[in-house]
Amino acid sequence: MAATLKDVAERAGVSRSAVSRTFTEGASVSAKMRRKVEKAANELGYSPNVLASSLTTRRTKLVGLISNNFHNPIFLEVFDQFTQGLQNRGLRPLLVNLTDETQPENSVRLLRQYSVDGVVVASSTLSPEFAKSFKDAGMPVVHSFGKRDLSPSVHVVGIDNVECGRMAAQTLLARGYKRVGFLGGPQSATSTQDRYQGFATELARHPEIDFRYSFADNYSFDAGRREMLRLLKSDPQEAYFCGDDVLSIGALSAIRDAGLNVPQDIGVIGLNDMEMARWEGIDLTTIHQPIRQIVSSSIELIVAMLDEPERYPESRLFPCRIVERATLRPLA
Amino acid sequence: MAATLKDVAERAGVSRSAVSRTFTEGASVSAKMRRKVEKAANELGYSPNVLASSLTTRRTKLVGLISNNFHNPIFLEVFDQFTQGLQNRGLRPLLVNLTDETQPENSVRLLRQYSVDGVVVASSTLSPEFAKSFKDAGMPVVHSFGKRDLSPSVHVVGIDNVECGRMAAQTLLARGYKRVGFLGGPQSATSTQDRYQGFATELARHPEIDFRYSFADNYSFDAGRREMLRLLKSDPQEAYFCGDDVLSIGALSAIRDAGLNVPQDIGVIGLNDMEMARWEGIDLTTIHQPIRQIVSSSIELIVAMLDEPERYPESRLFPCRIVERATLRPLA
DNA sequence: CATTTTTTTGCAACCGGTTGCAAAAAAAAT
DNA sequence: ATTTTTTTTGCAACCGGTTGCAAAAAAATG
Repeated sequence: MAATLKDVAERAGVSRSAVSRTFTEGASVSAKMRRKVEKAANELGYSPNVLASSLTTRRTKLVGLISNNFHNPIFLEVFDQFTQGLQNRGLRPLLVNLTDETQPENSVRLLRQYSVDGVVVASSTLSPEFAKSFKDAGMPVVHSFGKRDLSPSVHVVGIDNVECGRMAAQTLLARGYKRVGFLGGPQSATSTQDRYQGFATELARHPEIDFRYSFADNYSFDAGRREMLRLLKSDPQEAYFCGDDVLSIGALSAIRDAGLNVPQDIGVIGLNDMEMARWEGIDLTTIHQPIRQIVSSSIELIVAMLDEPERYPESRLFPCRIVERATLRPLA
Repeated sequence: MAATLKDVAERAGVSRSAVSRTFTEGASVSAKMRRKVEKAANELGYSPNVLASSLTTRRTKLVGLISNNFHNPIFLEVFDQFTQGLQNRGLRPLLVNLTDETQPENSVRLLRQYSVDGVVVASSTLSPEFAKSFKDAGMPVVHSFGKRDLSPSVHVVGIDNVECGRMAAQTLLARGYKRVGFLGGPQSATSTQDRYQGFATELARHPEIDFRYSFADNYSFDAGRREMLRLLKSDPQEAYFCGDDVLSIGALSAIRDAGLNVPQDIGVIGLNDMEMARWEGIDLTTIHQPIRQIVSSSIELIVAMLDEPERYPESRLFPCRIVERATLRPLA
């Protein structure tokens, strides 16, 4: 069907290597030869088969993009950034949807079968060990939105969730809340664990504060709403740090539904600063997670590892900041 | 690095073809041979290289998934469905983000270089010609969410947007609205054009109705909000059919911000019935688009085309239905 | 112009698989 | 036990490219 190297070579009356060289960056070809070959190639509509060449070059320019977050709108932004960023560097994302699968074996085998050049694990809920298993199988890995780790076994790019928890606690304390709650994401998620830990640790320094916590089933509107409805049944706290923005929005919905006012009756602070947080009618006070930086840094890392596979694993953590909107009462 | 066919063959003391055959469905291998080979393969952690085999089998099991909708939350659902559906059939999605690129040339070349087995164009804004160019390059194509076409040149799976426009008009008329508006998506999108056409055609049968229309820049919250703010400045209509749900939600935000009530002062009807439409605080009356069916039907089609590339192009249109919520006044 | 150096080109082997074909082995029939 | 039929196996060529090496051509040098 499609024209091959051989077709072009015959048409141009040159050797196959000559054709190959014209399409290889930095190979030795004379101007005359290049003209001849390009002419023939154009006439035949030839473009080289990346997969065939990958056999010898050992580069497929494929990057596995693994995620299990197909229900949190923030991840549409993440996918957008990743796909664009990878494309801009000539890499192609091979998307793997991990929904309800937490074991890496299948994905590892799959991505090996396609000899991907690298793997990006984009998830705040998967464990470091999950990411590690790609490394063990010999693939460069970056874990984006992964767990903070002082000496990580694979590259981690993200935020310090413990620190974010601490920030949330301080923010609530500064606003004079005495009875506060943590409405976390799924308890098994590393991000939930870290945020909880930071939040709880900071509050432990203030024994006068009444602190409660509970967890939603997953990072979703419904889960947040459901959990908040439950909390509202029995004397809720004055303010909640919710697992993330979408959870916060669900919680807000429950609060307002119950006829209560935000922030007068209950305060809410989220995490992520997704686009929706800015929407009128939501106007969520939240902790901004620098998605763009995390993604572009992840891409830089994976690209760097293509040339230097044994690069020493580093942890790149980006600072977060409070974005003050309308769901917490103002500073005293 | 990774074990190859040859390694396994040597270890098992058999020919390379024997190894290949044990990993090929339906090939002739004795039980004894299979055992020997599988033992060696396990010991070496061998799994066959799909890309190498694709050279001879002409199957990469890669499917190009092309989209330009990375800002509309509904597409996260779409990607979720597509990736899962493809995976379940042993196919891998190679994601192409078309943001601000409307010419197919690059994507065509790219997907040819990777010899994808098929292409899914998932977009309601791209033209039929766009999808067609993949067919012309010899790849099986399905255009999901594409334009209705009685004799399409490529397979189209989606809804009848003209009919939806008509439904929206009838719904507004039935509720006694006399002054209605169309707040469309980007004017260049085929979905916008069709929805407008159906809406306008139906209204043309009722000359007593005052009908206005305008368009937002894209399918997004901000664009909907911006356009509605503009409309509110000068005597708005009683009800609007908005291009889609996310546009509707933006419009609602503007309306409520202006101190007006929905549906008392202004009614809104959307299209899609995305998850968010159900959220308390939004509770959007809308036209349900059956995403799951569209996606799974698209996948079935692309799979069917793998075996039958010249399959006669068909148009699969799924019926939509009104989902009555709280943003239109009740039936008279 | 002959000689040396540099650049360009083609040959042939290889990347990791598959497959048609014929030989070898096993099973069935006599 | 032979012969015939069927199944299993290996050989070798091929899929669409790349690349080391040496020969050929071109350019530089004397």
